[in-house]
Amino acid sequence: MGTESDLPAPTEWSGIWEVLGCKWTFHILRLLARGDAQFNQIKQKIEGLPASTLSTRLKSLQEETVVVRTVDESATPPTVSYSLTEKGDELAEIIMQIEKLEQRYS
Amino acid sequence: MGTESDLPAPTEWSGIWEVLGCKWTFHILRLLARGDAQFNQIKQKIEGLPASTLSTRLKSLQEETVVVRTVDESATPPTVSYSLTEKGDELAEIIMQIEKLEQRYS
DNA sequence: CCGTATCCCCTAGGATACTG
DNA sequence: CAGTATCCTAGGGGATACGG
Repeated sequence: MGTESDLPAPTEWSGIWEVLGCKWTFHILRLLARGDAQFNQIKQKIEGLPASTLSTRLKSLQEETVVVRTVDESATPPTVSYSLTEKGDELAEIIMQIEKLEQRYS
Repeated sequence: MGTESDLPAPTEWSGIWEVLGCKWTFHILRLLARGDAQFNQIKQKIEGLPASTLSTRLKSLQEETVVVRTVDESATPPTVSYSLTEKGDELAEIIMQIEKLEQRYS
């Protein structure tokens, strides 16, 4: 059928998917999509999410440039907050589509 | 900010995400999006994918009504093939958006 | 308050072998 | 061809404790 050979290099099990597949990522992204938040804010709002997991997840998301960590030095004490990048915003919107898809078919 | 309380019931770590997060799911969906395929077709086209994994993955995808298994009895011998449902089609398209997103930002 | 280090367990999934 | 059964191990992630 001619379409056989051009399966375009499967993007591997690429970075973003690796994180997306992890537990809690989805929830974290949903939360951040509603505005920036601090570490413990996130932790408290997502029941069952251990700090250690949040920590590693946030790190992965930063590596994928989906999330940025911002320190506000002007505050006393300085505050740390996390928010979505532009890429992260777009990703969150796509993810919401999947959620809606599920609802539509349930 | 008033938006705090209405985080709409996180959809749990819901079914479709559980499968999407699994290794190989993404590749399988991509492949099926190009038309239906038989078990060994899929297996052969996706390098490294073990039959056992494909088996379980296909089962999960059917449970999520993303994939249908069809037996063509009229053929000799009867052939089995897998294809995307309508829901599966839509899902595949959403997934492609993520792929494009990555490419755009890489 | 904002995290990281550590330990330990459990399961996803790879290899292999086998059946209808 | 179309799968399933079994076994094994690597690592994800939960609990807990600790550091800046």
